[in-house]
Amino acid sequence: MKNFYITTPIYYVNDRPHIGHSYTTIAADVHARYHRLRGESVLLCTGTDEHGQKVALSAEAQGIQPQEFVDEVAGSFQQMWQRLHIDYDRFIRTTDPAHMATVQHVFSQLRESDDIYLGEYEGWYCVPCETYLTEAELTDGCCPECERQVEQVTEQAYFFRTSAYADRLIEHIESHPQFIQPKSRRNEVLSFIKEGLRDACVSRNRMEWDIPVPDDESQSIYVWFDALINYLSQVGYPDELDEFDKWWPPQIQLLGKDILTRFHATLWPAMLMALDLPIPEMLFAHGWWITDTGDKISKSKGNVLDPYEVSQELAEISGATTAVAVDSLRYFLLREVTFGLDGSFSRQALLSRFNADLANDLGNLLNRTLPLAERYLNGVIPEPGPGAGELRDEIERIRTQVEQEITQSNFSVALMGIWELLASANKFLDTRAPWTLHKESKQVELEAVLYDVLDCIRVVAIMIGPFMPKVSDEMWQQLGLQSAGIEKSWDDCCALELPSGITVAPGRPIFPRVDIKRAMDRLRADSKEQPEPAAADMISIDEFEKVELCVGTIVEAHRIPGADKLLRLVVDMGEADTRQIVAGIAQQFNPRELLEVQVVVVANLELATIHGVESHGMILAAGANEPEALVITDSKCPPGTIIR
RNA sequence: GGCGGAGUAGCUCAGUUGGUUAGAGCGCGCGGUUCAUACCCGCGUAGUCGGGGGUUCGAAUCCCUCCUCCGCUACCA
Repeated sequence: MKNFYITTPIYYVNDRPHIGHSYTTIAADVHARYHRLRGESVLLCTGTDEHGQKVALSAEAQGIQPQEFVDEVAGSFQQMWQRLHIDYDRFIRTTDPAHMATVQHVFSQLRESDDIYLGEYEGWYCVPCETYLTEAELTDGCCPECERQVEQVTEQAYFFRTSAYADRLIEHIESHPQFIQPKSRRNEVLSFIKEGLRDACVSRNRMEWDIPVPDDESQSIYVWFDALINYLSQVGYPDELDEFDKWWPPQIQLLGKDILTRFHATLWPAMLMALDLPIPEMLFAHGWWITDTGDKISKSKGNVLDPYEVSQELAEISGATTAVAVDSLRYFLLREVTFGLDGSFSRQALLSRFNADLANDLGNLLNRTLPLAERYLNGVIPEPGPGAGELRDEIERIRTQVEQEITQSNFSVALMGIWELLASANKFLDTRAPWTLHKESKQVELEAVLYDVLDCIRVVAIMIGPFMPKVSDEMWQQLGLQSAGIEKSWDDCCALELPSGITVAPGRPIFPRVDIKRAMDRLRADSKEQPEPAAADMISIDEFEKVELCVGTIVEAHRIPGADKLLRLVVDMGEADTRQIVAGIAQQFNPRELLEVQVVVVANLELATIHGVESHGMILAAGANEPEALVITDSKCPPGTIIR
């Protein structure tokens, strides 16, 4: 039996499950269900990424323990997947002891093989200038500013030798055209690698809520290193070798385009090369959903969509069951947009697909055929008879197409194919007009025609199963196949496999048609009743207060060798030590004229390293692109004065 | 700044290695039908294939150039 192993990324628990996570996971579920229908042994893995300082801080903000916090969020992901009919096999959490052991094992092993080494983050330090310098910045081994001797600093961290694998990565990507999909992403990755890879720093100063580096209590393992290894620990690496050998490597790893280049397409395969393990067969990076006004859907914009809420809203508007509405959303997400490209989400588009594709084409076909069977055949599926099988070629053609397209993750094209088959069935019914045959008492022909259409609906029910599992079940039920105990199998996607003698069981329309105009009016009215507090671009006073602005006095200003736009400023902010800040103002301002100037500093901006120099803040300047004027105080203030 | 992708009917998009009148779905218009969820079936509508130039017997498809949008990347913190 063939084995099929597919993964989604594990989702960071700092966020609630939204449409982006759901999109990836639904797509993975489609693959998994398809392969199960083919009788293969399938492993679909997903999970949550639960380490990192952000998690600890979020927990603290809610006044609960980190463990309590991650349990809660991991639970909300599991609940969402259940609600969206996602039939995953394993749900891994990076706080699982087994996973943590695997991460430490891998770390130790790579350290032993010298793929991970202890290095210095900054390299060189000029004491008088208080500056960290990289090898490339030194002039004759001395500080480029003061030309004095520099010292090597011993701020240690662990590095993974990504750079050592650059050539092998390029070779692998070029010789495996299927490895990175879609093709445009593959080009991006190649050019990224060819520009030169830097070794990845895979440890951080020890934090409580992290995995410690083995035998080094001062360091924690970097969350990305931790997270990527989930794909290995899911399948029992390194201890359960039988299990591991059964599944490794994954056939498909699905992910969003944002985490392809730096992590899944470089660090990850390089780690596997270092471990001497086979590389996954395919990484597929899909696009993002944006709103119909073109905005990215994000937490900060407050336009995050909860897919279950959207489904419930659709259920309410249409009168469909929640299960059918969920499947309709699944259909929409995979049909509306080419997998790999960005797509825009709107209620209008969802309702339009619901009516045009689901209610009119699919639902109506079922709903016109079953009553015919009841009326003319007493609801009993007849023998195919000699005239039956007229849709055989069409079924055969579509089946082949759908198989190819699903394998290539071309879900929208696969669905278009199934809808071609539906159109053929609708047309066939019209052309052969069983109601006329009945009037003319052509019973044999009548039975053949109805048999063919019912048979075709059966095939469609199987083929949409991966996309809309509950709708598929409902169709199976109405065809009477459920009660007859017939199992669905992809192999039965061919003509004349419908067993005769079964009694059909028509139900209420699965997809009740929506009056889109009225529905949209209602939705608009609803959204007026509870006015969204904010035009998406506005922020609250609370959000503003997160930004810490202070007065700072520039006490030193230096050019940075090799960087013609940057100045390295040393700023007195009334703190025990001065701060080093990098600013992109070298083309507008001379270092000398900046001395003693009091500027506005964003004090709580996270650390950034620009051109190899650390920057502990940002100074404010006017000008959208180029800095035109510095924001300064109009009279002398003590350094560190709060601005608000 | 560098690299890459895209600009095709009102809307969303297909268009393989250049080859006869440029396609689909939705929408819209007309007709048919009545088994069905005002559905289904048929017919039709429209596009100087981003602008300009070039190669060719022939280009949406190849080359050059310009414009617009997007992605990645970089000395925008």
